[in-house]
Amino acid sequence: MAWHPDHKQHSRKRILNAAATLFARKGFDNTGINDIMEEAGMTRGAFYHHFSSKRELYQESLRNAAINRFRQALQDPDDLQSGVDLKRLIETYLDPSHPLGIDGGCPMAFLVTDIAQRDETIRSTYTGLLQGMLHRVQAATGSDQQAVLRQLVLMIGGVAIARAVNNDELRLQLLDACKQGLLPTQE
Amino acid sequence: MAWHPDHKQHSRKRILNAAATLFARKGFDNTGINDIMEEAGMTRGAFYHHFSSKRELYQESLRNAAINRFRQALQDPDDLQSGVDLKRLIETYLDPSHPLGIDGGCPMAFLVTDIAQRDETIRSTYTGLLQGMLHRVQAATGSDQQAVLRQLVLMIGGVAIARAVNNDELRLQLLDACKQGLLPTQE
DNA sequence: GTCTATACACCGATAGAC
DNA sequence: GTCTATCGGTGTATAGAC
Repeated sequence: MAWHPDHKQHSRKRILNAAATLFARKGFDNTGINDIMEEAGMTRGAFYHHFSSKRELYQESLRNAAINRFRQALQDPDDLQSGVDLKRLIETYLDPSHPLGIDGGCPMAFLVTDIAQRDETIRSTYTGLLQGMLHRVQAATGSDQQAVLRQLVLMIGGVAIARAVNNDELRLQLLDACKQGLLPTQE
Repeated sequence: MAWHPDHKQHSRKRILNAAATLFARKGFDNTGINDIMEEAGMTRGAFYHHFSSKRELYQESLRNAAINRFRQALQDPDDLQSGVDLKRLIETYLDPSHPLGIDGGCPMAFLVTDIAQRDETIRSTYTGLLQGMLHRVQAATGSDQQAVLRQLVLMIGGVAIARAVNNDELRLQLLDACKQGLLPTQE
């Protein structure tokens, strides 16, 4: 056991990925440590050698998943030195597959309400992530702050509402409506 | 006991109001039947003579609170025969006091994420309420569907995100940005 | 219709063997 | 570092007295 010194790092990463998926799907309260560890291929007892509490995992998972999501959506994975491609971000983020959350979904949208109910530490993390996105998009596009904030609300809010909605047609119309408000007056 | 035949109706209403407040503040999972009944001035045991399950209460409370919120925001309570006042709706809904949720807050915004995680019945209720708002605003303004959907996302999504955010300044900027996107090019 | 008491299940966190 | 076992607390729902 522990053949590799970075075995623990791999386990930690597996837990973080499992947590991101399950938290996005079921939220904080309906996701047990048990579920997460099973999804990661371990048992309950091992958890506390990686994180000191479920709360800490939630916070770490939020930061990790949000950054991964936006990085992945912002730039082509095959062209890592390309800059911020806003059009690509919008279309990836508002793609009809996103609200279905097959592979997890952006926690900024999937967990808005969940996070609003948690303690100040978690909300600070969420706030910091939102500010990071705001500044990054602002620097890339040169738009004023109000315009970028509105864009972020259309993306995050659009996906959050589309996910709550039960009707395929309305969900697609919602996503299209948000896209139309974001892309510069499409042809 | 049971001096008035509508005593039960009054109790039911008290439970519904308490539920709306507590669900909005803490979500479904963190609100116990106990909490709700205490807030309503009764004890646990009496609950199941009014509702068959916590799930059913949630659904009833969602419908009730959403309709009250929007009705209250749409028309001046002192002028009940006035029609749909969209400007009033937007300003009331995006008022800085709304995300603070002192008196409960609109469940369409406060519980988006929460509802996305529940069963189809609840999501259908949410979907129906959203469609009702869509049609009502559309009929009142004559705007096309896409525009109204975008407006609803800016309102509901804006409040949801503003509530998660931990920073007073950013929260006000978020609400202002949404208002600016909704009101016809303010002076 | 409202109360008290309780059955039954679940989960976060810890202890200790290997 | 991962396992099994367990403690302690909580919450939904039901039973039965008044």
